Amino acid sequence: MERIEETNPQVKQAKPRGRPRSFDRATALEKAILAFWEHGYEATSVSDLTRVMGIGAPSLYAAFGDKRALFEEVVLEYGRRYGSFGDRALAEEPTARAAVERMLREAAVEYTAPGRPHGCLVIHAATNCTSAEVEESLRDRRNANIAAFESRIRADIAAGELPADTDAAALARHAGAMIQGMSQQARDGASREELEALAEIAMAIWPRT
Amino acid sequence: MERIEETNPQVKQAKPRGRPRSFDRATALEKAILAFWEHGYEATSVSDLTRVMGIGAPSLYAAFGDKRALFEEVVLEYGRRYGSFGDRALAEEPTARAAVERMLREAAVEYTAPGRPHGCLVIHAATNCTSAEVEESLRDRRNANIAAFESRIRADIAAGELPADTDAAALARHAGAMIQGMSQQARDGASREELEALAEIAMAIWPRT
DNA sequence: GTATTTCCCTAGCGGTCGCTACAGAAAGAC
DNA sequence: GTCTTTCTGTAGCGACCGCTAGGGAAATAC
Repeated sequence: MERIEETNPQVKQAKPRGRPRSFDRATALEKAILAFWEHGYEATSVSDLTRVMGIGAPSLYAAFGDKRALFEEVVLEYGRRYGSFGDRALAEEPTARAAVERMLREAAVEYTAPGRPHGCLVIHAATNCTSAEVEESLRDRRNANIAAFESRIRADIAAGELPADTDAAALARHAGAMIQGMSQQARDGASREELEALAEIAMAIWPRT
Repeated sequence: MERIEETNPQVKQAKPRGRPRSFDRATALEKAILAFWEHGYEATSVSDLTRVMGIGAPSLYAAFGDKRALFEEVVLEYGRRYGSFGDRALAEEPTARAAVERMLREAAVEYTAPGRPHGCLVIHAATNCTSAEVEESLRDRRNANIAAFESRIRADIAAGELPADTDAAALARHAGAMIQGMSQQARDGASREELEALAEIAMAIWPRT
């Protein structure tokens, strides 16, 4: 764990005792993100990982634990570097409607960004797994996102921003289904423009205020 | 291949020469469908298959070819037994809108039917595969479905059933994204009622006629 | 310098993968 | 009955899986 004293000049440059690591851990992790993102947990073998990360298997195990622990760290870092646009939209937009609209529009861009795998790692990387726990951890993450949509919508209903008879659960589930459908479409070859058109017409289901 | 003479009594009961197969091929295929449906192509091993099908590996290979050929046959038979509700809706309903509405409503039932895996095999069984061809065959199938929606919508536009400025491609892609999103939701634990509410509000995007 | 700590590389562990050789069993043909 | 054909069960192939023991390499501590 990083310590607060890190900013203290006395301890700042405290080099560890033994032979230093010969690779950059963050760079290797980024390569692992891309590999898991593209092929999923099960279909990415440890030898695939060592090849794209440019390190040997013992280095991987020393730096990241086992394959499972590396994947968990990959999911966390993916959430920080690529998967945070939804949370940001929810936090920054004034209404649930604006947040979902922005999220869907940004998803069209994010899910088809050139130079990296299409679609969302959280949606696709842990399907068809031998390990049920890995599947479950990402499923929990997806369902937590929908729950976040729902509570945001309920807040808007309470504030009079949405009609009192709005079905918050169905509206939240619709946003989740759209995100997941868009991610699948991106994987299946849909372009950014096609996903943007999709996001636009999908917003028609929101009740008029 | 089945011959037309099958109905001819002379050839009808032409038993094959050697030792007869000791299991029912259709029953074994049905078990394979359920296994692939639940766990996907890659995560279903041949020993999983032989166990649930109740036969030995050599019998499986003699009757179905290899794992890949068995999966292709599974996909075809799945389409006949479980995945045909969309085609039926497209063929039987008078308008594209009615067809999509019926398809989404039936998907809510089909994707959460008790006693069998949730969601759609075509959408989920070939993700995260080592073999790119297997992934591609199901992706082609998904994209062909969306193309079928689109041509049905175009026909309705030509017939004046839908406004002339309707974006057929976006509307078709929306139907595909909804089906795929609903399938994912079903896998993630959504109930039939929740998916039905989803299907209902999703139809609000269709232009007023 | 020597001692200690940590990392990297080679090699290989036990296990599972998809698949099959081979011999015996069960049917029809004669 | 014998011969031929086809299916079934055992047993195991080579390849890959995730993972690690063990020895040498590279840094700091003294």
